[in-house]
Amino acid sequence: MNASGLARAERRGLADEAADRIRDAILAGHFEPGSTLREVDLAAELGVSRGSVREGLGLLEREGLIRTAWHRGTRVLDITRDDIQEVYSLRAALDRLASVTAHDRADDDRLAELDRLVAEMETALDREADRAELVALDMAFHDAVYAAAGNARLTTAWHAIRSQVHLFQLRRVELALDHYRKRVVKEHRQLARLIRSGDPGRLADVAERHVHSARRGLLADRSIPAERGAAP
Amino acid sequence: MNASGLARAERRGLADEAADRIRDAILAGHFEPGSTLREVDLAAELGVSRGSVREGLGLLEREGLIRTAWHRGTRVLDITRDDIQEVYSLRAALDRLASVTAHDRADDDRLAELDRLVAEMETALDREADRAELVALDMAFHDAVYAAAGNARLTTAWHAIRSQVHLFQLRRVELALDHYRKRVVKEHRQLARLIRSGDPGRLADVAERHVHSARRGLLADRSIPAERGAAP
DNA sequence: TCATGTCTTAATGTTGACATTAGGACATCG
DNA sequence: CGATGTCCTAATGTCAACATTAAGACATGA
Repeated sequence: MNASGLARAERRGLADEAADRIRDAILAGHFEPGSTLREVDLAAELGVSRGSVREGLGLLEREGLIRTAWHRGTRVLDITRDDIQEVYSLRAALDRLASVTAHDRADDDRLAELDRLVAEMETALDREADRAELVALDMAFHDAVYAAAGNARLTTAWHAIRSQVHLFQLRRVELALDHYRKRVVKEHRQLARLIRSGDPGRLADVAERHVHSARRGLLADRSIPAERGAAP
Repeated sequence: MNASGLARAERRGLADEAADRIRDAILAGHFEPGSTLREVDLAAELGVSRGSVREGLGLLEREGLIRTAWHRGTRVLDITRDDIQEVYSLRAALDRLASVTAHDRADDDRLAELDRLVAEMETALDREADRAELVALDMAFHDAVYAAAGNARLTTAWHAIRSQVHLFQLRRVELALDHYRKRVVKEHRQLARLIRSGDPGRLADVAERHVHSARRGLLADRSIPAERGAAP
């Protein structure tokens, strides 16, 4: 944003558009974890050329949602216990920095946005919103924390695992909805309060614990394999 | 690495090759910070097609070394004080996690590699190695720490700022070589020792301070502008 | 003289054709 | 019968032509 408060106009290319569609399809469960994505099929379905699809897949690879190997195609990330450990360890470190930085630098608008999202979570809970919506709000809250921190590199690092976290959280909520419903509002409200006016040391601890609790919830699922299985 | 200790054979495409060449050229100072990169020129010089160059530039954009805007070309990152704050804040958080994880999980080979690199720094200092070589060793040490941590996502996050750190460190050493020479071996030796056998809390602190001291050294340079100047 | 609209152009965005490759099917040999 | 070598094919990797665009040069008018 510049001095007059206007955000710079941004036009996007077909590659970004393609990436958005494919990401949504993956998160909606349209592609199984571990399944392969064929460029030519995607290009036909999206109505764009393979070049654009290819560039879009490059973006999704940055997000860690897919993996590409030389002349061997691209596959959707399949969830293993190691993946969970890696992603949530990194996320804890990033959330810690984001929370503390937001505490230092956030203005009133940003802080109000956090409160607003917590309130929206509450109403969503009351009207028995579906899982996808709850998780979307959860993600939106953390997006807002990163936005409040105002560190572009930090936000980029978050984006590099954001889609994976989204995928994992969907799985987690699917497995233990009641447990999640009981904690989600309380934990985020505590975070919002500490970011607004709390002890930085305690905030850092709570931010890390928030992530570790999510990780534990997911690792409790015994159906997630420890290693990458060779899918035929 | 798999059970038999063999790393999987990996073939690279022209895009990776092009990215390597362009990155080297930028770090060698062949392209001024803020200057524009024309795809067609790069393609001609490298002897590959624009498609490959374009894909390579996409990789460099992940590394934060260049920025691309829709139909407005790509430019080499120009250093501002804000950039330094952002990169080193994030780096402190990542190094903290990497050091502590390496302390938990590193095997003897990884630890020996750290000691070897510190020793190599000493000899480089003795024979008055040039700035580029000293910085390259510095980077190699931290690469080794990340490798020892063994978290692929963490390493990816490091790679997303690695080239920028490299660029910044070159600038820093250029400005205060003596000061750098005096500290580099001592600080890295301390890090290596704490990673091998130290108190995790203290290790985390030292890892963060190591980064903050680098940041301060760079911010001491008054010639770095606070904001992005509009280059003609 | 300055603001506004039009035109030009040099660059990027996009595309479909062509080249190369990984991995399996099959045949061959020990 | 198992191991090895050869071919085939479906996919990705690469390329060069074409379409679109951003931004400046220029002309026009108040």
